[in-house]
Amino acid sequence: MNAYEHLLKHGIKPSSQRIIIMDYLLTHRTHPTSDEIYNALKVQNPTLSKTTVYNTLRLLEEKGAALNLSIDEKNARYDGDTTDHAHFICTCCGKIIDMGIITPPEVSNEIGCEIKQMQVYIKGICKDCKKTIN
Amino acid sequence: MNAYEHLLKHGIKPSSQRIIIMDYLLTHRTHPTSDEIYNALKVQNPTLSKTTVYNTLRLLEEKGAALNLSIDEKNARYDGDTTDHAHFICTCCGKIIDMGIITPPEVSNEIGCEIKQMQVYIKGICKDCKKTIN
DNA sequence: CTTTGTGCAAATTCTTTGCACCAAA
DNA sequence: TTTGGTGCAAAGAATTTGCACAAAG
Repeated sequence: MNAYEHLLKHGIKPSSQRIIIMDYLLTHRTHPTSDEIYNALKVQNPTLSKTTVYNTLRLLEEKGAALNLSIDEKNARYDGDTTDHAHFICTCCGKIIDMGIITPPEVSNEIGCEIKQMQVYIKGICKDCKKTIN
Repeated sequence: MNAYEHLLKHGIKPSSQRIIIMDYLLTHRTHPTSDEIYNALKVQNPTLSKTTVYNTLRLLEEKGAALNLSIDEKNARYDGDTTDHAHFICTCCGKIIDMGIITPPEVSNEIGCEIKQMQVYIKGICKDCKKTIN
């Protein structure tokens, strides 16, 4: 599915800016920050503003078209892949890696909260950094 | 275990500032922000500085004496309870609630990362907010 | 003494806001 | 012509940094 259809599916009016941002997320599974998205897109779209990037990312998150990851404490990161998966961050190099979920966590929700979304964040050292250290 | 012993156990030199901050985290299971900790403590400790709060919280995190939660995208939140549990945040009122983990998530780590820590963040609507809405 | 910790102020960074202009329905 | 989207500049908020002084061993 392309970015245009993806937006429509989530009830988002597809402006040209929204399309290129959604497209960027769908084609770059790098968990980019708003700044990375902005810098990458402004090359071909010099009039694009950072405000629009922020506005759009918030909209995508609200409508469920993208995931806002808070695993990196410095910046918000976005993921166009909204299927169930965990995220690993290397505390050494900062790289974020997708990990499949074999068994989802089961939590005790005695208090009766309505659960909308669950995210699994994993911290550790990636293979590359482990090699470098040793 | 008191704050002093808790610091020693994690290899942290217990200055008076570190003790009161650690003590605050052990006695207030409210997942406070650095600002909340600073404001609460400066009443009895007027010379305490925010820099020291930030320095200390980073140290506690690095040494494993406290958990840095990034579930709230606006501020870092800290938890003196480092035992395995999940965190629920109400997207309506912002309240953070502890949830016990019945079954921890199992992830596929084909790439061979060294996992140090795993956090489960849950977003949704708490019981109180559900009542208010309906 | 020498090292480590603290605290003030300034700087930095990420994000949001106010507002004017533009575009689509 | 009314509504919603975009973009600039300014504001705001959280955190970090530089540096001098204080404390501890």
